[in-house]
Amino acid sequence: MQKGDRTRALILEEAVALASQVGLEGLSIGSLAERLDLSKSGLFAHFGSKEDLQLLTLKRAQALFQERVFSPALDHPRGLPRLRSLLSNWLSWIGENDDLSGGCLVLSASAEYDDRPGAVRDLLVAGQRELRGAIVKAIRLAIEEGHLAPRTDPWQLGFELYGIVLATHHDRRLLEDTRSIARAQDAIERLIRSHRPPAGT
Amino acid sequence: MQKGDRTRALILEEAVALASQVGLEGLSIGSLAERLDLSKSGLFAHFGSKEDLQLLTLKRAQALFQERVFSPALDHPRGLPRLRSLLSNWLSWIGENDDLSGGCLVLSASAEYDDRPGAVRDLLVAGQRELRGAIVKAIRLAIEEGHLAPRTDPWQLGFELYGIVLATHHDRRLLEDTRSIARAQDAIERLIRSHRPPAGT
DNA sequence: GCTTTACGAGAACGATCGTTCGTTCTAGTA
DNA sequence: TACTAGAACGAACGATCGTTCTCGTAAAGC
Repeated sequence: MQKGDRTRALILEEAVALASQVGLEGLSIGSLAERLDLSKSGLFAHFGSKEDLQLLTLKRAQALFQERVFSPALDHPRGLPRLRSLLSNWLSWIGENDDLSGGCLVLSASAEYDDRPGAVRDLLVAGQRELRGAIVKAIRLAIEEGHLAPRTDPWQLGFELYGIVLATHHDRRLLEDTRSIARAQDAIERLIRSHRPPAGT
Repeated sequence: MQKGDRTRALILEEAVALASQVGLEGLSIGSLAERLDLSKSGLFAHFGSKEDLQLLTLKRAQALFQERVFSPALDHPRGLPRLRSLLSNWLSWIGENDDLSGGCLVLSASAEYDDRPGAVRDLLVAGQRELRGAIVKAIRLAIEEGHLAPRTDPWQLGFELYGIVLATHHDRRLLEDTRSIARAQDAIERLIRSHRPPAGT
């Protein structure tokens, strides 16, 4: 019972790469099988349905994000350093495209399924809620550590930071603007500075 | 030569509504014909190909954006009032969903086609360039009028404002967060204030 | 009112979609 | 070496995709 699991993992790896280009809905079993030199039915047998394939592909992408962006940030001390690391990893994730030649799958899937009810959307919403919650937690820790002003609204700041990331991904992908990363760093730095605690405390 | 143009307009109107839900690629001629009580071939005859239909649908959405968001802003005096009006109209466009029950088609299409070369993507990029250029122009006018600090980088500010709009659309659509509009207004106001010209001039 | 034009319906095309089925091949166990 | 469970194949399913024809009918121009 090992061979099956290994090919399954290979399939999902390729599925993430392909779906990041053509979208989770555009991901077809036939084209995926062709890219892997597998038969359509052989590939399909690993998943009960197309929706299962989509769900597992999305979960794999989420796990990839977790291990590349989020987990490394936990190595940094809580507060501003950790928050900065998180954002920095995130921008790198967007900028370089190791396996994700088609941009961040989670972001494109979010736009794709924001109006399509179903299990995929539910998973997407759950992941997004978790992510935003984690950002807010990092901000709260930064406030506790005295790195950010106590009057800072964590959800508001999280919203604005997320907006910067979205704009970066958009400009980088659609407009092919390589300066967007620098723009984002600029914006983040200024935003953080404007939430610094009052000097004499 | 009138009947044809009228039904063509009706088709495109419905196409915008449908595509904003299922995406420009997910837009199928069969389902569109069914929603309009037309035959598949009858509908198809109005366009030479599916790509033409997609292009015209996107153009219609762009025109709609222009007349609902951009043009009304020109009635306001140049400078900060015009820029504020533009952003306010934009947030309303995102918040209310008159015909666009599936969110802004241009935004979802941007995520959909950011990695798919072709005429649709080209049109999308051209529209986005025009839009961002217009924002920058509005910002420049605000600087000239003395409403914003002379050291303001128009492209940087445009980038950040666009990010806020993206986050608003995202939170409103995927997370169904109605507070996102208020968050955006907050963020915009603070961002503008931080670019105010030095007091004593 | 008649003729001409264009508009839409209907049937059919090859291709591809997700899915099912029975069969063959491969690896591991006794 | 014989047996067996799992993995992949190849063919086929009905449905739908975009697209191409022909043909009747409605609207437009005189």
